[in-house]
Amino acid sequence: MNIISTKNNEDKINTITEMCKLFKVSARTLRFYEAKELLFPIRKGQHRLFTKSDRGRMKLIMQGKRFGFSLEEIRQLLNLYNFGDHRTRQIKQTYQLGLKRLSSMEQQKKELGLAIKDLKTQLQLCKDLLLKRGADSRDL
Amino acid sequence: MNIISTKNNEDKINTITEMCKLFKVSARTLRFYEAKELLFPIRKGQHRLFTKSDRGRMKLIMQGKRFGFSLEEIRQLLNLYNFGDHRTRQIKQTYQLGLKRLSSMEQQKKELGLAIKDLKTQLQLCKDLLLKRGADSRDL
DNA sequence: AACTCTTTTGACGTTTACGTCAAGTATGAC
DNA sequence: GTCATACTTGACGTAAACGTCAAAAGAGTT
Repeated sequence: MNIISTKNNEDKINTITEMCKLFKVSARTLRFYEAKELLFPIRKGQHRLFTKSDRGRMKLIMQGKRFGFSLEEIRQLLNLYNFGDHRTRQIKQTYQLGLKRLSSMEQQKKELGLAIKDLKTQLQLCKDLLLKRGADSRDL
Repeated sequence: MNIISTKNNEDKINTITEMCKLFKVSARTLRFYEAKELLFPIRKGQHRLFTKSDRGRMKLIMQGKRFGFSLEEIRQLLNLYNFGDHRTRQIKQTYQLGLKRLSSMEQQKKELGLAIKDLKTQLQLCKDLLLKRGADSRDL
């Protein structure tokens, strides 16, 4: 144990190719996100270096995309996780946005539950038909 | 009560503008979906008429889009709800696709639950900070 | 010094999912 | 008959989210 416990994991910085592997995206994508101000890698010379903050943001970006939010919507929310260094008024706005997004996500979860139920029913009907038509139940 | 109980709701056919209002989409969108073979309105002269089947399909299309599936993915699955008139082999394929989609949706629901939890935590932190900075709790 | 490897910027291409005209047809109201 | 209205096809445009390719620059290797 070192006194200056630079927890290697937290402080680690990544090159662009490391980030690509970490999040399974292309370098083009990472540069694109930087251009759109979703990421802020530091520069060493003219190379990008991605910090813990960027990793955190990328996690949220991927999550947001998965749930159907646009990059612009995601960008506005990323501040929720960096609010220390902003003016109070802006934090308030981001907070409100976060509330909206929360309710939208909860709504989506509900609908997803219903859709899953429907799909299950439909799959059962389909299965029945296939069996009646003489399909081998081991195939299904 | 009529003997030939044509349950008006089920058998109703809609013009394109009625469909637009029903699903809050543009006529262009409906024609586009037809071109992509997601809808199959019947033709009277050169006008389109949408039946119960099309309404059912539209419901599923909107649902699919909401959960981030592409139109092409949706198209392949729509057969699940029309399987009566297909060959057994194709039904099997659609069935398999349905199973995959089901698991993908269940996975998404799980992740959504986690993301919601995260977001709640983050919102709480944000709220705390705002209160500490002297915000009026009635604003939040 | 020459070479390789990584990364950079910049420009242009691509796909998806529509929007936006333009021009034509058909139907019912007046 | 003609006027408005609803609908059609077809062509072109657009925004988002990247992919692809070319040219150059820097750091390390032999």
